[in-house]
Amino acid sequence: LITNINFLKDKLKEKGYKLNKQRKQIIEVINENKEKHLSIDEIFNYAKNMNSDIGIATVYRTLAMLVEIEYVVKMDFDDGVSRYEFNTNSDTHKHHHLICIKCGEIFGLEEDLLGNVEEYIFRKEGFLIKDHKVKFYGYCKRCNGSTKK
Amino acid sequence: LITNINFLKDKLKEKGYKLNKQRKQIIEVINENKEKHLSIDEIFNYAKNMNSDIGIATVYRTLAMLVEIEYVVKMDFDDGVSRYEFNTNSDTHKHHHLICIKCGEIFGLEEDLLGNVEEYIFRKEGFLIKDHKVKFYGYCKRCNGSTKK
DNA sequence: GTTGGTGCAAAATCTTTGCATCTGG
DNA sequence: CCAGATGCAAAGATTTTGCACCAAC
Repeated sequence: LITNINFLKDKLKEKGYKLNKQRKQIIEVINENKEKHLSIDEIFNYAKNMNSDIGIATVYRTLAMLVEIEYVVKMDFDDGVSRYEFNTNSDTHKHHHLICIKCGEIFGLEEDLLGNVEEYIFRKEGFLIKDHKVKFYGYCKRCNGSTKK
Repeated sequence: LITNINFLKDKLKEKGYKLNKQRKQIIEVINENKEKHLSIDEIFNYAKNMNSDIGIATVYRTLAMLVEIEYVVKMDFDDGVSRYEFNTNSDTHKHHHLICIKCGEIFGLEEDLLGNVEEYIFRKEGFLIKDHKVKFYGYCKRCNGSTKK
């Protein structure tokens, strides 16, 4: 958390951005919900409950900024709104999501499994991969019934 | 193409859907732009140029239907609109996209590279994968300069 | 004929923007 | 101070919906 704040302050200074009450609150909401994928509206409501002095336009603008400095990642789960997720680590990029097509739950996967695939693509296609966004659709442990095998 | 039309007619009959002029035109647009990722508005304009007798609401409704019968796949490329792509083959699912972060071009990749990864995820997490959507971000052959290595 | 589909326009969402005011550095 | 940020409300953009009429099957 201390690391987060310092990282943020450096990044903001670098870009000439300021850190005020609203931005601190939005960042706090994101930090306290690292495992979730909050929408703008959800972030707005969380922040509003902490302090009514914030407008939704500020949330849109702040999230665009946090995407730019790579503090968060913008995601799309086909539910009509953009969702945002704390960027766990941009070097060992691992935006993998397992989406259950029965219960709808979204599970994060904290491993980078695609190193080999990305090397293969570079060798075969000459395309140099820097990041990826991966969504796997299927049945979660609870919904596919088979805890065995 | 013949195969397509028969597949479609079967699927539609199965669901009780009808095949009319507007739907035929939309399907034609999709078939003739298999390598592209058209937005609703683009599909609407292509179809309108073939026959002015179509409304954009019909395009929205028809694409929702084509997603349902898995004739097309809905994609999101962070440009504010949903885009649709012909579903090359749902068994050997291969919705891989290489997105160049310099020139913006989107390349399709027609291989399924994730079989091993998906097996691994099932063994480790018990999550049974049926499909995936994968976007790789990086520099394309032209933009990374290195045709060698 | 029935059932589902269409175009249109209105409505609902989601997101962006203009502007007067405020505030962090 | 002054550049950047805010809240608000208006505007934009995308998508959905109600309804009277039309057309596949």
